[in-house]
Amino acid sequence: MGTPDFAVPSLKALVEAGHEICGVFTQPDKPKNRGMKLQAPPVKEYALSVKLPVFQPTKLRDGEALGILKGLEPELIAVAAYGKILPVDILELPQMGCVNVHSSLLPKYRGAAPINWAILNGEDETGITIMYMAEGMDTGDILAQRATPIQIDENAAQLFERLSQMGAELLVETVAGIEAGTVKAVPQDEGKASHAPMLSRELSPMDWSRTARQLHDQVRGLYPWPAAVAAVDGVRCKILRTALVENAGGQTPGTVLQADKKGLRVACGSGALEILELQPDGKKAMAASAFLMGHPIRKGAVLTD
RNA sequence: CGCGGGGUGGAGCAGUCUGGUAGCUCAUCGGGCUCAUAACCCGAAGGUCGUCGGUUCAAAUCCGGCCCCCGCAA
Repeated sequence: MGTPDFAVPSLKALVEAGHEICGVFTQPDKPKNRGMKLQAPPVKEYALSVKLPVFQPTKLRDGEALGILKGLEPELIAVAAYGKILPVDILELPQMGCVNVHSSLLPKYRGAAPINWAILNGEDETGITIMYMAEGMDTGDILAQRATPIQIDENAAQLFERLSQMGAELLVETVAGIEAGTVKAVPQDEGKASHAPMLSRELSPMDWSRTARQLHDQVRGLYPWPAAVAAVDGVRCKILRTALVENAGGQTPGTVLQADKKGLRVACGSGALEILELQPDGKKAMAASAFLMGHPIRKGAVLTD
């Protein structure tokens, strides 16, 4: 069971490890993008491409999904970013239980957006947890964990990609361990639990009075969606890629320190940020130097909405 | 028919309202200056203005169809 890109490597790894997949559950196609066209979730596309049976129930609690699952007789259910809460009767169905791939080192960052929040909070390490599923949100007993460092210039999309691969590997290893009876379940330390709520555009606006590091984390943690947003030369722009640079300080936050072909640098509450790539409203993403060609900005100007 | 922005030399923009020789910054090429340079000076090349049709003496500009890109909303 899974829905977005993150879940595809896990499903693929299970298939390639030789497991018999009796069914794939994913969210129903939903209207997305311009024109409200119906769009199939990535997991569905992959599942269909390898001819696995796909189920897209709207509800899991009306008994219908349970009926389907009983008919499939799964030994184990593997879940990765499915996007729905599984009711107890489903959790208790498979003999070997329900295991979940979660992209954080639980009990930290339970919830919908663990990868983004790890970056937003400036963590230097995160990882993957494989655990049994319980009724609470990501509260089940831990079966396996693997950590990985977060690079200073790595954005959420890149980390997503790495963790989805790592999650797939660890899932297959853990499932093998369950079959062999070599893994043990360890309860989570509730005292250390934290939450990573869903992202929203309210997180986007950049406040130049924050530190350069905080803003840098905001830019890469929210990439590619909802993305950090700032007004540059009066134009609303997504700020897509930045770098931390030295700055003696003393300027009003938002002051443009440099705006030429060498770069676009902005003073922050502490330190400074070089804007490398941005995307004006209604335009494609472009290098900051390209933006400056058509939007001459004076050094010393202060960026404001 | 969800709302909106946009397609102009290689890049980013102006010009469109108020039709009349297509402009700016950068990149490119040639030359110069310099110990040297991504710096500076001089010069040059490069565009059927997304596409099809209409109005007009004349369309990037006004009118209509189509294609493509992007933001919002979900």
